[in-house]
Amino acid sequence: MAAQRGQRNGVGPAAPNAAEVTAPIPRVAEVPAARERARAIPEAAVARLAVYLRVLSGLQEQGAGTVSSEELAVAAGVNSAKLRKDLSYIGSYGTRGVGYEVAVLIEEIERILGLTRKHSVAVVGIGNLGHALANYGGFPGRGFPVSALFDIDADLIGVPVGGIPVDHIDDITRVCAEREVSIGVIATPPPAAQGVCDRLVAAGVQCILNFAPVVLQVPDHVEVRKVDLAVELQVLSFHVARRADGPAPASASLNGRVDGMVVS
Amino acid sequence: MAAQRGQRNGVGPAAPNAAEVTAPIPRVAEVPAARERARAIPEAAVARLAVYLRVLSGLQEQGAGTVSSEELAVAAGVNSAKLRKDLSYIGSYGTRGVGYEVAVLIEEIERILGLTRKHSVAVVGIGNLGHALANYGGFPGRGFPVSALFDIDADLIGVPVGGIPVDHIDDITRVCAEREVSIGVIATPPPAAQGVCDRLVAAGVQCILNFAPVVLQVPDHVEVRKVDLAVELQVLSFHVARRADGPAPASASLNGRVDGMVVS
DNA sequence: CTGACTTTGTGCACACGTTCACAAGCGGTA
DNA sequence: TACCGCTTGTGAACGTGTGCACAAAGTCAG
Ligand SMILES: NC(=O)c1ccc[n+]([C@@H]2O[C@H](COP(=O)([O-])OP(=O)(O)OC[C@H]3O[C@@H](n4cnc5c(N)ncnc54)[C@H](O)[C@@H]3O)[C@@H](O)[C@H]2O)c1
Ligand SMILES: NC(=O)c1ccc[n+]([C@@H]2O[C@H](COP(=O)([O-])OP(=O)(O)OC[C@H]3O[C@@H](n4cnc5c(N)ncnc54)[C@H](O)[C@@H]3O)[C@@H](O)[C@H]2O)c1
Repeated sequence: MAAQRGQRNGVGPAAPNAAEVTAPIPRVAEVPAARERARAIPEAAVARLAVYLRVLSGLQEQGAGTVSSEELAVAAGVNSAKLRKDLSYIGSYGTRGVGYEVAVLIEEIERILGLTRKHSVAVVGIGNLGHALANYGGFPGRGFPVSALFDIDADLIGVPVGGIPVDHIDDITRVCAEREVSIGVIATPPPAAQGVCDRLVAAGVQCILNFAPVVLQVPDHVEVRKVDLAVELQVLSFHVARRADGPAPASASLNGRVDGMVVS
Repeated sequence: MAAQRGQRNGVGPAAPNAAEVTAPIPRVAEVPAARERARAIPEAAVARLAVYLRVLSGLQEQGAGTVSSEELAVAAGVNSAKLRKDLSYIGSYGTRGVGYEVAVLIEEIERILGLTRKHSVAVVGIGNLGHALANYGGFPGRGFPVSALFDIDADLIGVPVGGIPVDHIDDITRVCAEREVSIGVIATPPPAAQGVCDRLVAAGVQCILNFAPVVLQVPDHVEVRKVDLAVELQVLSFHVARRADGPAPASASLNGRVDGMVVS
């Protein structure tokens, strides 16, 4: 699966994870599998943890000391049971009868997501999208400083975008090493994407975020995620089309769960 | 739950169930299918169909008349069995012993995805990202003409971006109606997102693609998908962190399910 | 026409993810 | 200290998605 796997995004087969298990509790254990003591956190849960983290940051700035799973769940737009289960993958940091301490939860989620260290990002392809990414101020603040930009266009080399001068793609290996780039973002035209990907991999980058609508081939040890806007639009289009056969529109609004209870 | 459901992306529970009721009365099963010829296509499959469509388009331009599920699967980066199952959701258009006729498959997938009709797109928030989206030439060619742009900044109103003059957000209802906008894209700062969303909904837009890192509240009949780059980066970060405990790198490649056939 | 070969379509088993429901555990109160 | 109400953490049921393996169905050669 590794080899031909497409870049998975939203959903993903659980990735085998081997996080340390601090709990000395006599777990039944006995995973039939080899020595995999891996306490796999489902990929879907990882993505949600990132969302919870953002919500928690907002709560903290707002002065909240603790939150219940219900409050957090509503704010994150998920089921509270799912939220608790997600949090349980990283340990037991809640207090029964009270909830979770915001600061503690933030710290633990950041630890699990590996946000305790900075991850330098390199953007390749400084066109429409590359410019937007380079200028975006939301990444550095969250531990992802954009520290290198690459393009092949001579007119762009040396020009600073978002404060960082663009380097030539041929210098990618040297620059990535110097700035300890750990995440590469591909924003080149589709035909150039695989080539750029190969160069990023050769430069030692093991995580890639791909905006080009192509399926990248990478070695097993490289993780790829893709953002495909055309697919997003087409999925929305599908839902529009699906509406055509409306299922009893009249009664629908009736049974319609009230949107309410937004409150709390 | 409908109200609080987060925007699902990759995966999505159909979330059909009603709110919780203390009574043990089990909700009646969903209509087992009255005369519903609608055979629910899994959301994950829909997203993949969009990918297949793109690959098929490439094959067609390249002159291919037919493809086997194996070829298509490799090109799309998925398992061939999965691909056949996905295609089976939309009908039986293959010829055993031969494969699928490219033209036919393209037509059928487009029909299912509702791409036989154009879907006008409106982008709200013409900043870094909004500019990139408006200037992107890949959407119109795929049946998603960007036909309206909105912002609140007076300096931008009337300025053409990507050939379309920016309209003021206050004109959103009128303009969306005139240009028959069916998909709204939110690219405003987070604090403005919910407000913009509400205005889009009020304007009759039923499908929204959200780039702002917030959980939008929408009525049941509106479909929201979100693209959250910070989450993508954090998921990658998680994988970087996970690599720290490397599971026997040497043997790893061995046991690794080969799944192989990367091909070659 | 027959038989060998190729590829689709799908039943089935398994794995993963979601949700329910409740015992365990904690804080507050008398 | 003992009780009570509240919330967590999780076992287990359930639903969905994935992948295998193979019969069905078609092509093609002779
Ligand atoms: N702009 C959008 O809103 C948008 C939306 C969806 C998808 N995309 C995808 O994102 C990618 C970039 O889109 P864009 O609109 O920014 O394109 P663009 O044409 O504006 O920019 C591409 C940039 O990549 C550079 N480039 C080309 N080959 C290169 C190479 N080998 N190495 C390094 N740099 C190279 C070009 O010089 C150019 O600056 C495309 O694959 C596109 O399909 C963009
Ligand atoms: N730029 C990126 O690469 C990037 C990456 C990830 C996420 N995002 C998200 O995308 C969104 C847009 O990012 P950006 O960098 O383009 O921001 P930006 O600040 O460059 O642009 C925002 C635009 O929205 C307009 N706006 C503000 N309030 C509005 C309102 N009520 N109605 C209409 N328009 C309004 C502003 O005038 C501005 O033009 C943000 O939510 C951001 O978090 C952006």
